[in-house]
Amino acid sequence: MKNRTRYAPSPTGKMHVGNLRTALYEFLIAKHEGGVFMLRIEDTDQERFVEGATEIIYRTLERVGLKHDEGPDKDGGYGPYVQSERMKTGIYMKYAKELIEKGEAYYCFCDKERLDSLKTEVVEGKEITIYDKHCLSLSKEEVEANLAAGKPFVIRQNNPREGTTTFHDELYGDITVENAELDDMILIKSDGYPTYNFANVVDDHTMNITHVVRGNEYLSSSPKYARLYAAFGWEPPKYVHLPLVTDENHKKLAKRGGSTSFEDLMEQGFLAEAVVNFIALLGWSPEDNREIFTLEELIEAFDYHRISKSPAVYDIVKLRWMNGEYIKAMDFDAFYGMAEPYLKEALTKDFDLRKIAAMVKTRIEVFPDILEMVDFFQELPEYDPAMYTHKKMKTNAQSSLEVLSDLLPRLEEQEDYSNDGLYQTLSKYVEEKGVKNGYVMWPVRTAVSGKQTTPAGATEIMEVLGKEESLKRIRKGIELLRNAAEA
RNA sequence: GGCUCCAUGGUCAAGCGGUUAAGACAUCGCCCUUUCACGGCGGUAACACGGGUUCGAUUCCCGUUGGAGUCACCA
Repeated sequence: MKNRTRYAPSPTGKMHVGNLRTALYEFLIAKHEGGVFMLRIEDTDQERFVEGATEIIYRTLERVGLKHDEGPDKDGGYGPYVQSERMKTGIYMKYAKELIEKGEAYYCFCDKERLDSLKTEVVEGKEITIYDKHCLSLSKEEVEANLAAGKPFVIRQNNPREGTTTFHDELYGDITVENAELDDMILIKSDGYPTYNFANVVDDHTMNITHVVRGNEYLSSSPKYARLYAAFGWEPPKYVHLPLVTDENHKKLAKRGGSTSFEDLMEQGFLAEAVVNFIALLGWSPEDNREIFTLEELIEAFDYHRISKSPAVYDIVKLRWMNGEYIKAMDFDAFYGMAEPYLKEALTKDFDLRKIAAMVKTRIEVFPDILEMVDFFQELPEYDPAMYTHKKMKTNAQSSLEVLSDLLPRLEEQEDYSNDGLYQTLSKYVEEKGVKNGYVMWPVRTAVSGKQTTPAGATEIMEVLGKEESLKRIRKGIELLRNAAEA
């Protein structure tokens, strides 16, 4: 059978890069073998459900191209499987009762008070509860009576107290735990909804899922899943537990966290393709040293056996670098389409925006970088005349004043304000003086930009600025330098 | 605290008994076409510790330490 995987998120908030990576790996494992990828919304927790969270999941998966190819018919395509919908068919209750009949599960009528009395504080206010199987000893008649009386109940898994349970993970190998560690977890909640743990197993089995891919945080509850499969007599799927994606403090990413949500990244000017590429490499590496991959190329190269076992810190600095690589590789028109809003925001005067866009394309990492990079075109910023002093260029206030003063009349006379024309004028002066380029270029660029770093050279900037504005800025520079000299 | 997992530079990572221990980001330095930047070149920087096994361990085993995850009518 071809691989069948599913991404099974619960709609409880934003989708962060760790969530997305799980979805991506599920998708890749299926597609690498030409298999089937599904989407299943696990919305069995009515309290934590967040309005709009399901839409975020759809939008995100669509945006990055993780298209599911099976599910209930919807608008001529496939909708996702939704557990709250599936529940209406009674499927989860049916299987729970099957387990009760087998003696692998039982009704529990314990109320909150009794459960609270079972709590033990272990450390620093941390409490744990281990259910004492109290209701397992209820006779059939007592159970019937409670049910008939409409007493609220849950259904619990009946785990053995002795022996051990072993399950196999594709990455971590065999993991064995003492059965005494296994709590009788709840399968059906008192509101009639199945718990995640139970619905997940029932669905994965009935949907013929071959690879269960999920975060490492489920590793410790996996033995309970193994018992469930054994109780049903079902063959368990292959488990692929993924190493955690963590923040810079090495802590698990949270859905509420700041800069890790996919949609936030989009707003910050990242490209979806770059984000996908980046997270693919968080916990997985190809056989060669390649780092830049399209989704198609990932499908081709992805071998899940090469997934790492140790957690990965999500480093936004490297993501920024990768995004910059994607921007550099973009077709100019496509780039311009995305850059234009930022250019227009920063520059309201009449500039040749396409020319400026070309300057900036190879130098930004995310689109909003444009704002600060081009703002000086709009208006000359206040700057410290100390900027004219540059050790390597061998320039200082005095030399800069001299250069600018010498150049001013020539630039006033000059009609040709093209980059080439201006460059000729400046190099001629450089030649006359017998100095290095930088000796002249540095003060000129400083005067026309007022900035330490710019997206272009002095004459390119002047070409964009035009004669009038360029001269104005050079005169301003001369004035600043004179004042500084007097002070 | 119990249980489970993990352990190569600041970060992502290759390595799967014998290597000068790759590569990328970041950082630092040098070079360069119109200087800063962009680009090119180069440098600094790692096998957590202690025992085994072995002719030989980063690699295999055990322990220690460290980190993380988990212990709900949440997923």
